Amino acid sequence: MERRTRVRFAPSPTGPLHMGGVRTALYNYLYAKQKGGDFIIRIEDTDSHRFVPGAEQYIIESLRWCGIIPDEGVDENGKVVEVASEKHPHAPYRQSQRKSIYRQYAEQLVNAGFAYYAFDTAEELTAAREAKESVGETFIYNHSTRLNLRNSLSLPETEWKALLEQRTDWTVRFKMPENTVVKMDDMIRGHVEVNTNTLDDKVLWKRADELPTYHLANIVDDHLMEISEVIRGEEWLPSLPLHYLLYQAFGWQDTMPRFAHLSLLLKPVGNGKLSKRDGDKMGFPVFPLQWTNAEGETSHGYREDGYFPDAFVNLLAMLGWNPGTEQEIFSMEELIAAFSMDKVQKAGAKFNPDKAKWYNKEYLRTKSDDLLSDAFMPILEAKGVKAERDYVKKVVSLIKERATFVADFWDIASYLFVAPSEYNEKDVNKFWKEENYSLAFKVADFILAFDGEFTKEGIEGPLEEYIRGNEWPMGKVMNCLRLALVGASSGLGIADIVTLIGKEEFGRRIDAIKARLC
RNA sequence: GGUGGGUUCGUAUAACGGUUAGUACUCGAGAUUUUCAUUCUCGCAAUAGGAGUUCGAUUCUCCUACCCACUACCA
Repeated sequence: MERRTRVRFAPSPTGPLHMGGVRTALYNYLYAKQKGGDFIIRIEDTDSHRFVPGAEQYIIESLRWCGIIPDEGVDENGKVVEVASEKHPHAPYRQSQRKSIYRQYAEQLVNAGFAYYAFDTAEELTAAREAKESVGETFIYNHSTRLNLRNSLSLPETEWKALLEQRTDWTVRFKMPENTVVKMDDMIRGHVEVNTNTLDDKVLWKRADELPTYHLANIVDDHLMEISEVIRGEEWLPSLPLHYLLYQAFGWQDTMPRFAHLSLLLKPVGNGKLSKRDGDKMGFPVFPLQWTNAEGETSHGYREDGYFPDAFVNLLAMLGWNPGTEQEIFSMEELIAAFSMDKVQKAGAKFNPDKAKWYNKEYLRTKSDDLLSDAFMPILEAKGVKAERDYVKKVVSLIKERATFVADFWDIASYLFVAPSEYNEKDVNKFWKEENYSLAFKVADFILAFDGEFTKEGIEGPLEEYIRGNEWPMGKVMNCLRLALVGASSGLGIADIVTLIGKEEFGRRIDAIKARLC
């Protein structure tokens, strides 16, 4: 029986989405789209204490920027769907708004003997933990300790029922079976086994805020939303046995999703997972979009730093997955076609900022001159430069393969808009000698007097013939002109520059350098 | 500490028992170019360590080391 592929990305709105989170969403999306299935977004906001305003919107906007568009859970306006409809049959997609449905499932588990009520206070549990730790042991809330704690298993029925009525701080805990080996399969890691003796009786539901914990909400919602594969971060692997057991306890093992646990993204140097700090320190973003936190601290975003979304998606996809071929550049469509779970790497991937830049550079040169001009125009305006769009387009077409970001354009090509204000000292020392610039001025006169077609193609040949014909040193002469035009011995070909800026401006720059350096 | 996961050039990865261990990024050298950039060519550089299985191990098993995650009424 073929089951429709339905996967979900289930972020917790506790802050901006990390690039590792975007990768998890991307792999979910690629998997779903390849199978012709659904990609669903669900907001897991069952921890009211860690809620961060704006985080939810940030997450959705980030995915949208990447071209990761959910089929279900978020509407066309980028809002999380709250009311069920044909397209979004499982609404609401925010767990805080699904509050009412979890309690019955928690109770179902208690009635069936898979869970129980616990009345221990936070202080009591902390004390129990510390007592164990002080003798070098680990406290585990499970079969070995639960009968000494305060719960519906250890207390007389009349007593715990009274407590259930009086107190508002009890929880429902899963009754972890004793000495049972849970056998699990992971699409990436293969077979995994864990003995339940090392696991504890996890809290499933909290009376205090009438909310489930992650484990309960997650299993219930995945079941209700008919999720076929759960693709999530490696940090969830340790709780996979609990999730298996929960599916069994509910009697849902036949429709239990398959699981894939993705390795984490690691910091570029040293040990540990990639964090906000690394980005700040090494000057690369760890977030898709810029984010300002409550304290007013702003973190860089790939979007604001000038990365193209398709480049970002591409580099993210290649971090922990490979196509098995030597192809490195993939569009979203190609990724969807090529993606496969068994090519996903088991080990964590160290993020390499250099490679990230390389990707952007590769994408930049494939972008149209129109698109790049659109991006460059505002920068020019900010520099106080007024330029015709057609002119900018011409410039962009000539310089785009020299840049990694659009923001590099100004540094690379400012001389095509404004005259150099200074002359690079090293280059001056190297080239600005009388025997060179005296010849360069003659070449300048030749250019000024040139009456053929004043285009790169028109003047390039005659210019070269003129210099070679006179047997003048091409490099030295050209670099003196370049010094005058660019201010340094770098940049486009002289023919490109003069035809771009025009004879008049060319003459002015020659006069300027004469005045300054002769 | 306990449990689980992981380990191929600096980095991302290929080679799913037999290759001179391949590719890309970075870095270095050279060529091309009127300079710079581009482009091209070449180069540097790895199977964590130790046992075992095998005619043969990067690949399978075990041990050690190291790294990561989890160990909350957080997700």
